[in-house]
Amino acid sequence: MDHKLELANAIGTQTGIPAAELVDYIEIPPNPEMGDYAFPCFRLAKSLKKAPAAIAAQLKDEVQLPGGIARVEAAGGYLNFFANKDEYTKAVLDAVLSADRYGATQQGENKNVCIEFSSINIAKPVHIGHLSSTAIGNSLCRIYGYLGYNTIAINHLGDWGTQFGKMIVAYQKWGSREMVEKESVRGLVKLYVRFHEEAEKDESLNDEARAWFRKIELGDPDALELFNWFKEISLKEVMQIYELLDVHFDSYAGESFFEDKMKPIIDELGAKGLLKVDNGATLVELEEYGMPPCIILRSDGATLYATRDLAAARYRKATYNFVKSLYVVAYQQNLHFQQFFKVLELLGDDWVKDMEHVNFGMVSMEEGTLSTRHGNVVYLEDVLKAAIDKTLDIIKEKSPDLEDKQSAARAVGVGAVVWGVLYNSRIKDITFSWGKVLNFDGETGPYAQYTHARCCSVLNKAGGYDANAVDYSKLDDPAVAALVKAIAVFPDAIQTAASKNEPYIVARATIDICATFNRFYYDNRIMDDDAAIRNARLAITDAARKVIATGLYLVGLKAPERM
RNA sequence: GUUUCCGUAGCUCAGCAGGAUAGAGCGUCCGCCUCCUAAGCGGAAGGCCCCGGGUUCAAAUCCCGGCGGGAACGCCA
Repeated sequence: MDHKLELANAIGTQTGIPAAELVDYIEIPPNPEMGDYAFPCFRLAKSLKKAPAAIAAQLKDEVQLPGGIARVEAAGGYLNFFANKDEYTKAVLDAVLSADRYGATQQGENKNVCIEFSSINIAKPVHIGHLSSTAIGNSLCRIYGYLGYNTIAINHLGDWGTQFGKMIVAYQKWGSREMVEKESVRGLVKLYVRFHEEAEKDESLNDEARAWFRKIELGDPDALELFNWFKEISLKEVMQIYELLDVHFDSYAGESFFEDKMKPIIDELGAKGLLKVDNGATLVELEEYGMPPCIILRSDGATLYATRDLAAARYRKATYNFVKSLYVVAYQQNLHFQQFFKVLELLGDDWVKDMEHVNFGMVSMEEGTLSTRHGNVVYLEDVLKAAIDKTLDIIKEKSPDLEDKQSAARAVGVGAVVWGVLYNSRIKDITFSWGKVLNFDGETGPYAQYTHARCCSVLNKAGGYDANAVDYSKLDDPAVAALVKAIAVFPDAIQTAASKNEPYIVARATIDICATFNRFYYDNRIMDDDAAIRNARLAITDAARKVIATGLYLVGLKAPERM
């Protein structure tokens, strides 16, 4: 299917240049009319002491075409090769139709990849700002899983800190069991906001909060009961969202889990002479690496974020022996990760090279920064619900006879929202707008899902086809060539997406298949009267269906058969 | 101030281990359902690829310097 190496060999024998060097030069022309492969002769001009166009013209006559390549043309300094279309189409479609999971590999067999993502804060609402990490992390889990890796999805819960002391104080003063049970996390947030309002007037509340958190740390039964209850409520609520998103975790080991695991690494830092006390704080100096110091202990002796991350990294290495450990966390924390990775390096943990901060841009509102305190937030749950409601309306209008409208609406509504954060490179900032998340036209999740459903619909109506008797010469439409190419490139997209940790590459490769399929669909009646033509068109429709379903899966979307 | 990321069509973004006329969606305008899902398809308009140098046969892509914007920068996470 891939002729690059054979072409490199053929050119190599003519020019005397090693094929290994030439193979990287071979490219795919921007326009299919130019051919399927192109070799730019410019680079050979110097060593061969000839003009590029002359080299191309000469090679055109001399080069021995490998099997599967039908002809060659010289165009300026380019040598353009044309594959034998029928053979190429057959090779690509056979690969899809015969494979269980097209594009899947075993390259990750017996290798563990840790992926930390979502990492929600207990007792705080899950808002749209949490979607990026959750969606990107989930997609990466699926992509690595598809490549054979064993993935460990880690939700590094924010479940520790004086904030819980504050919650307890607020709950005892202004809350009630009924209120919290009824209003759940939103009730807790109200209490939290109230606490900050009151604390502005009355400083002593902060002392009370610290005292209560101290009780949690010491294992006081009353304090622990409330703490665990708040945690339970929060988790219960967030689970519903994860259920909707079809996201699952292997570990919820968060901050509280590492509370008793930091001492050894602090001791080791001290023993290796990396610690320094400055203004009361204990830190690792990183000036010679162009970074501010990494604080390990506050002046009051308390541990910090970095301390916990160090302990967590060690724990994960020991527990999972990962070949890769990813942190899907916003780019605001770039410096933190650079610092904490550097500290591990200084400790001699050479596996730090396998760790990567998979950063992404920030979400803001049209009115400005997201802020729970100022009420400038949009709850993720509300966004998902709105998208589902809108989808349901569309389904009622367009597919009134669809049996299970609810589940289709869930798949498509959620898909539209998730797709929104996975269609561009991670680093881009996002300004939330209802108009945008509720747009289902164009390059969107619903578009991909719609195309998939369309394929399913045709295939269902056809009732089947004979995959072993496909006459590929019947597929002579120009749209077919584009579709076949889009399908052929899909496995490369998965590889690139994994190597860059960029789900959008899969999303876009999927859209390319959808767009070319829809063009094909309009140019050709699949259910043609001619049995051979019909069979071939059904085969390519089925291939498109399979790959689109895979693409949707890899970015975390469902692929309903009807919508 | 220092570090870092970003700057491509009105808007949102692809393209950037250099290569052939710079692409897509949204929005705008025009057209297409007696036929397999119109959440679709076709067409039009719309670009000093932020600016200036440099490297190269070739720069949106690499390097340097500006300008503009985001983010981070010692006891939050």
